[in-house]
Amino acid sequence: MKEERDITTEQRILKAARKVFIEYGFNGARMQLIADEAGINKALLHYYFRSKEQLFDVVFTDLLARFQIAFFTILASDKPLIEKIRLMVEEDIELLMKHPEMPLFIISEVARNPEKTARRANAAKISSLFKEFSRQVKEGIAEGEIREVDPIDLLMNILSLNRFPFIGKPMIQSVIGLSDDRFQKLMKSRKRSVAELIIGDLKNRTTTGGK
Amino acid sequence: MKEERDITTEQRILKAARKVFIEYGFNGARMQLIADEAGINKALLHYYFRSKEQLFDVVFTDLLARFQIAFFTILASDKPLIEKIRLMVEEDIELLMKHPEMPLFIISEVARNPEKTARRANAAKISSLFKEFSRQVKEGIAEGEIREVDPIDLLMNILSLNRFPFIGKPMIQSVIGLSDDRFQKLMKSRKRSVAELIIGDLKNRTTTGGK
DNA sequence: TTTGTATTTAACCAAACGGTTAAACCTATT
DNA sequence: AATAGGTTTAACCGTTTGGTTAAATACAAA
Repeated sequence: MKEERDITTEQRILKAARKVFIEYGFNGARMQLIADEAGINKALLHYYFRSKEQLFDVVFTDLLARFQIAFFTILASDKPLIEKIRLMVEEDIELLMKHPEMPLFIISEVARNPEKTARRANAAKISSLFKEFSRQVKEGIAEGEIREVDPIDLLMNILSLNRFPFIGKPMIQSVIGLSDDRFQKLMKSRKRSVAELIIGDLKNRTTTGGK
Repeated sequence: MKEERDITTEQRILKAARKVFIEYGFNGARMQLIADEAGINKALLHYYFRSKEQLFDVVFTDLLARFQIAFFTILASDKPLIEKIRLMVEEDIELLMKHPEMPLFIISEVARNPEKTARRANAAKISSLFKEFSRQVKEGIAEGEIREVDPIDLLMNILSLNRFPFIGKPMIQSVIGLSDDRFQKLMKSRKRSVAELIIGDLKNRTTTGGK
């Protein structure tokens, strides 16, 4: 008579925890605030989740799967390289526009405790997904479809252009002044322009200097 | 008989505080740890800096100037556009390679307290430096030197490609496995490749799809 | 040597924190 | 209506935290 009904309370707690952890980070978050946000008492919180760290783990593992593994799954899907890159940009930016605080939250918490992340995110799986992509890139190079490029370098360019704007948003807004509305429009237009920047670089780069 | 000699102690404190704040963030940092790191007692810490927040302010304002204002100063220097962009990439990455933890630290702390940042970093000045750059970009477009582009978009691309790799380093390392040595080499090669990516996009982009 | 001032310390404090306990409260089954 | 088990709460606990205090120490100027 428990398993079925308490979906409500447990999910209210998880939703509240997600909100508070994302806003304040693990160190800044307070169990009392999570309890308030969920409309319950602090002791009940510990009844459902034994400790702050355990609650955080549940919340974080879930978010990691939704935002990291989703990206790497597209990265290893069986689409043609160019189409795939366009998808990796457009779908990722689309998702991040709905959750602009996620990239900074995830990266901060991984940096706070890198050892745990490998276990939590099933790093072995992601690593193998990346190797699959890596193979596809080398294939594209061999066939002359794209220029010579290090797959890690390519991945970094895509992740950088997709995610930095959301990570640096508070910084950029407070320093050069940029309304939320303007930011939103900019991100929308970036879905196309970032894809073209990356693909253009792969298909027809002309050396602009040196060796 | 004070002003002259205590440079030693005060600077030892600042150095220790910098290290601890950067490693743990404001919320994770402990005054006791800063005191230990500086080789002094906690009370002496409060003798020199009345509160944790005040000490943090001194440390953070200084770092903000060194890493943000430096970048925006190059951005508004009186060099030709293309040469300037190359400099903005190469010098920024060069600096970040010596201080890889800085971008994530700065962005996290700005996000934690955006209101304060505007005052701290002299946002008005940076904003005017950016307007100067913005004017130069429009000039380059009018003269047909580069393609049509939103200056904010251009700035975001440069900042993204420069800084995200350092921000996402722990994430990427724990997820796809990437040694510090390999990372270092990658960043070194990016000084050239990122500049070419940006400049190539500005000088000869060919539309790869749609309208 | 004495005096005044800068420097350093150990001991202490109140508040906030994560976490526990034991009892009360529902509510469905018998 | 009695029972049993899931659910909720107020009160409490030990620790850690940022911060204070008052006294000791070093040392230059008188």
